[in-house]
Amino acid sequence: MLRVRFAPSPTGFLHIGSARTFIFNWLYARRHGGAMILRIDDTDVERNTAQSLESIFEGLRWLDLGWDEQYRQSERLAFHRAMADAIFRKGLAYRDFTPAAGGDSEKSGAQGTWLFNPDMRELPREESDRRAAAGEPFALRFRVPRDPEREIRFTDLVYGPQAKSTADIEDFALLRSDGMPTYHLASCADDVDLRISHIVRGQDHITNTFKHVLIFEAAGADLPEFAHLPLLVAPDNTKLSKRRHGPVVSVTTYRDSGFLPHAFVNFLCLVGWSPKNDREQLSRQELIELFSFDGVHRSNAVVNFSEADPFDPKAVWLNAEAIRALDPAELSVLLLPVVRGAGFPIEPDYMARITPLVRERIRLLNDVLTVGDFFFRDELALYDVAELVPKKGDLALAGRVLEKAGETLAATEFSHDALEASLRGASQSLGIKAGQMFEPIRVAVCGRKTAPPLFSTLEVLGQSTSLRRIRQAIDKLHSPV
RNA sequence: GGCGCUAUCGUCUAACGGUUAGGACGGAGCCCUCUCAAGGCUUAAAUACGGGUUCGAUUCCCGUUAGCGCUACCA
Repeated sequence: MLRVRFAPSPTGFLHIGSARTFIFNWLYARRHGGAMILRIDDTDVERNTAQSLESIFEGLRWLDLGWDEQYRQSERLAFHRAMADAIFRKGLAYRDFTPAAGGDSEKSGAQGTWLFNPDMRELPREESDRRAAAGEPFALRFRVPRDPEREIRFTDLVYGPQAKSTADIEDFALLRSDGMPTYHLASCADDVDLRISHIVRGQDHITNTFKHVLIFEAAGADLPEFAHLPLLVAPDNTKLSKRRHGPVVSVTTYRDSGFLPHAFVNFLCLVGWSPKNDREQLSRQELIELFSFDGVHRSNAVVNFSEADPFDPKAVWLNAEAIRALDPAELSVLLLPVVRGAGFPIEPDYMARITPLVRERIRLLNDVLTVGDFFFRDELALYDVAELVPKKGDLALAGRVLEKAGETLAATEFSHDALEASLRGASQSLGIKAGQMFEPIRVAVCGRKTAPPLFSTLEVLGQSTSLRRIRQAIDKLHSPV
């Protein structure tokens, strides 16, 4: 049975890189009929926060992919200690009574890799037992094979054969002096116990994997398969971090900005992986069928955001495409809470009539607020009188157009075709081009020059609102502020 | 510093020894058109550098450079 896991630690929000790791795990599990396990790696009690845990769940739920089993490492401590104990009893680990070095220690100097402290590594067992029994705190360190050195090997599903000499692996900690397991121990212990068959995680773990191989070996467990994923980086090529790059690195930002979960998942899949068939817009089912580690890249991928554009243009485009692919009725249901959330108490029926007009013009759900604001607010946002002037015209022409529009619309049925017929007729009787007729009206009712098609807009806005706004525009013309 | 990983248009990527180096986003231009979108068409834009191997290298090998990661009693 194929089993994969996603193991976030609750020390921050859900990062988009983590989200992608989750997605690839999920895809691989679904592709092969395996199980997707969510494991909260919360052994760092100092840094864990409840908010972080909540934000991770929020993000994962929004992704809408789900998982099959769920665990929390902090509930499995006894099991981790048992494995540490077993390794210790085999003589493959030793107690290190050196006081914990806070911050940066002298170990990792410019001199090279710190490997071990011989005094502790070679401490006679009786003395070690005596000091432990006396209650002296100690960390448990893995006794990395030194003599002879040997190559630790594994084959990565993405990166291929990997090897590293034990001469370059330090005696890493298994247990902290407070008795808590370290990430390395807890992770491996749980991977064994949960019978994880494939470990799929970020490439930043690739060097840790050699240590893990050592642990699996010491515990007498079979080695799982490994697949490391290239990292997501910012345009400046550095690792995405909230501190440096802001909220764009958090999954909830995408949710709150009006991304559709599926479009977002689609985007993340395309960063660092390719279906190799030139297809980009992929349904969840297609993603499952097409996913393979063969298509995973080995180099870091840039998420191309900027100050001007906070989201990767491709993510935005994918989202716009997904929005347009939605049935207007479905889209309307998604748009309603966005509009209401912004403080406009509109009715579902009204939203349903607006939706077809904004559908092709919004890239994110939240764009509805700017693209369709004149549908929601009673009073238009302030605009410059000059905006009312049509092409090749002047304020006087704007005035004549609006007066004529007022008369015409007062006597016209508010349906698309009737509006078009009478407004075109009006432009003819004024002896001007249709465009010159429409422009001032558009600005008068929408408050700006770019808006959805005029007749449909008027139809949705209705006669009284339309006439009132035209009246206000005329007033504005007479008393420019 | 040590160890590891990586290197194709601005970005995401295809080409797993032989292609005019392909696609997408974004950009530019044109068309459509009541504005804006959407749509259609066109276009600019890449194999980091230097050596090999080979009849032939984006592709294989070595080196250089650059970037990233690990080097915690964080994960």
